[in-house]
Amino acid sequence: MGERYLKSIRLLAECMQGFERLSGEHVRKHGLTHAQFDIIATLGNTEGMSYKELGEKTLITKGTLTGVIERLEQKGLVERERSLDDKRSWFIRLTPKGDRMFRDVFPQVVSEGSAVFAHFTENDFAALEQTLSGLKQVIAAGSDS
Amino acid sequence: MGERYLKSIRLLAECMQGFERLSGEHVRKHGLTHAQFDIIATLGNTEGMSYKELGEKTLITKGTLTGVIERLEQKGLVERERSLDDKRSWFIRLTPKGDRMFRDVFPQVVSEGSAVFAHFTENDFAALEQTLSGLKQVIAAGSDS
DNA sequence: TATTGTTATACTCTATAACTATA
DNA sequence: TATAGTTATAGAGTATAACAATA
Repeated sequence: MGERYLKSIRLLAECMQGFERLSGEHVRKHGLTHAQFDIIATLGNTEGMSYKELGEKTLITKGTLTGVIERLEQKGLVERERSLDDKRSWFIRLTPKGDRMFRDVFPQVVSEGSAVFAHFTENDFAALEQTLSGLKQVIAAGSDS
Repeated sequence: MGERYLKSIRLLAECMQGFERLSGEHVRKHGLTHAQFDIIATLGNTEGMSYKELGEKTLITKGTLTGVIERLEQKGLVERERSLDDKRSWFIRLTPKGDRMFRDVFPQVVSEGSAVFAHFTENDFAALEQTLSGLKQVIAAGSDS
């Protein structure tokens, strides 16, 4: 049965894999794991958020999250504060050191990316974004069913 | 600094994340981990290959690969045979049971995907493939530097 | 009763490096 | 000397389930 879309999925996977190969080196150089970088990147440029929200955004389950946040806290990269509204909940945010890490590592990963896209034209970007937006929407629609 | 391409990367990541969310459930239902499914999927529809080749295709390092293959062998899903050409090397291939697993799990993941792409037209697919192919090439080019 | 986060368990993946057996 | 795979180590992520505190 000619699975017409399989080629697209394989391409998508290969693109992400290529990008992870490219960025992973920088992330590890700073002593971060993939999960830890996920958290740093998710917290970057925000006021902070709860475990629940972090878990939803990163797909890391709550039990795992406790450990990941703990290690980031030990490194002095994040800090926690009890929520005033709901005393069961915490607010996790980057410390100044965590913010520096975010601004250090992210642009490095990003500048590798920049080189990769150096000869993309404005039209190329527009086309890519439109295509991926459409793809994202059909995938999100599939998740509901 | 307007990182023009960041939006594309974020979209790409969100697409893959959405797809993994969709497929991960089926993979786990069959008692496989992500890494194990990677191996099964890579060996599916092939004559088999060496650890070296498997490692290159899946990005799993050789030390890890020994363990992953071992667990798949214990489950009776893959079998190993010494290469005749090079006695240091092995050929790993799916067993009949492994092949059934491949044909069971893959189509399930895939049919979820099918639903997702149900209303894609031939032109949509062509556009998506062309865009992703271009993206893959620039990323691969970036890896060389 | 339901939800937020913690703890405990058991397993798997991961990077790394030293090792063996072949080449 | 170099390469294919193994073994050992230490750390980290994962699913799951029972639990405490709060809602």
